[in-house]
Amino acid sequence: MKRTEIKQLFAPEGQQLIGTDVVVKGWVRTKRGNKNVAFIALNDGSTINNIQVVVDPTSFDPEMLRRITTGACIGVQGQLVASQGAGQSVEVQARNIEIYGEADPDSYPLQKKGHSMEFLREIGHLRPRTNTFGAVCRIRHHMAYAIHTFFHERGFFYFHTPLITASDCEGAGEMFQVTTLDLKNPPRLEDGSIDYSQDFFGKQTALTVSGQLEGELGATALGKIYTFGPTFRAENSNTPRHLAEFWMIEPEMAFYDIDDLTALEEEFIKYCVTWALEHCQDDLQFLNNMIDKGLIERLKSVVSTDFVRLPYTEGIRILEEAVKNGHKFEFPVYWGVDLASEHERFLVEEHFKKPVIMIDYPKEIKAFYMKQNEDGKTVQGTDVLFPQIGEIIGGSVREENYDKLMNSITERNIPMKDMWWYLDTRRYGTCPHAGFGLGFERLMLFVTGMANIRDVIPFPRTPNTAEF
RNA sequence: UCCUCAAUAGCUCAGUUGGUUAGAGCACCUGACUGUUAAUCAGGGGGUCGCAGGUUCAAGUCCUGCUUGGGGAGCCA
Repeated sequence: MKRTEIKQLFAPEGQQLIGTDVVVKGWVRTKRGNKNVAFIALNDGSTINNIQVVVDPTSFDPEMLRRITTGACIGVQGQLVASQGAGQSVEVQARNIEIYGEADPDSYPLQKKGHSMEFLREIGHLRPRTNTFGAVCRIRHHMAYAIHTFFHERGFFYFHTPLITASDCEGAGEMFQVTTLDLKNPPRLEDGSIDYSQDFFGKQTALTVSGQLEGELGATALGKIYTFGPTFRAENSNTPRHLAEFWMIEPEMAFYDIDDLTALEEEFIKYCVTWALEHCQDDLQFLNNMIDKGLIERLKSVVSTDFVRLPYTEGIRILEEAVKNGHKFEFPVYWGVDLASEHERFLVEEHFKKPVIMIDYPKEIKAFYMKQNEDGKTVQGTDVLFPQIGEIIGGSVREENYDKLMNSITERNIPMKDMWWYLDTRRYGTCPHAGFGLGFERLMLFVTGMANIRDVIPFPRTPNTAEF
């Protein structure tokens, strides 16, 4: 008989199945009962909801029933009926049960009671089977799908940028080297340095820290592109907001100015959050109940509120005003500083109490490729700042003028070896353009209400951790 | 990397100013219960108190180092 996914049983169409025989297959969450009746909560991952299997113990082999414990995988055939109990609409009256795999209760680490996030990280191979991570993983899928849909609907092309790169000036962080050389005995030049001409690519290479530079190549040909792929940072960052391997979305648009850019950033986030509210109700409700009581309300409020556009200079003025009124910051505030997270948090969480898009930063604290303003002091960079998680998007209008870009590069002593192709975009048919980068897991933090970025990706990679 | 807190049963935790045999809930095993909802009730088994030193008549408790983890900071997405 054909298997029915549990999600279908709870869907409106599932009502038509009442009275018929169905086959459900999944993993046992709990079993309870007595001599006369037993209940098995079965989950197959299609939904957070369990189907209740009702078992008459007198019509099954007791030894077989004993082998059905939390974590076991079973298949059940039986009639779907309206439930007599209060907790669920329908349930399956078991006629046949097949055990696919037992889970020895003495060693199976998952229990029906709650576990700490730290413990679950140690059993990353099993934690997708928990309610919380099932919900997170399903939402993660829906967010990825929403992102592709958002860009596709707006005429963006999904552009694949390389994961292995030879440019050493991407400037966004430490890189993981990629090599096939024998690390114990690498070929060397006469001066003792390593001879990378003998490496696989004939030069030194590393995993990408950003697809942006190649993304600009796409935008200056296809008009509007986006990337969505893994990104690697070898920073020794140990925080609940950083991963060594994460997924980044980087749209890049020809002919977008700063207003077009910030409008897209805001529309994009609202689209994703709205998508989650519409497509992940059960999972969000679970997370709202178990993880973060204010989650759904916060998601709804972000969708309905206008994000603040805040010039850096104005932000500094507000912070200085706060200091004057007695607010204590650990780090000093003055025009030209790179804002600390305590400053960003004050603006977002205390002053405006809503998402803030900060723009027009001092050029010294931003990347070389950002478009320089007429004032000679600021650049058209944008950071979208969110409550609790901080910077969720970093973007900018790009400097399209060759001479200005070169000046910025020489001012910063950026090695332009292997970068001739990037500069060529400014030499041949240069155009105004803009783009941003969004950390997928940061978006996931916001949408799920989870507190640690290691818990919104199935298998997190952080310093000292590459298990599973 | 820096600062800070923590580590006790399979899991989540309690453990007093250092003092006798280290406790609870859940899980597991045995039993009870005619429909449960993280079922409930009764009983049982289960510990190198993270590791290595030290102080003391006596250390889960105090000190030092190490390991692992959490939180904060920096770097950023």
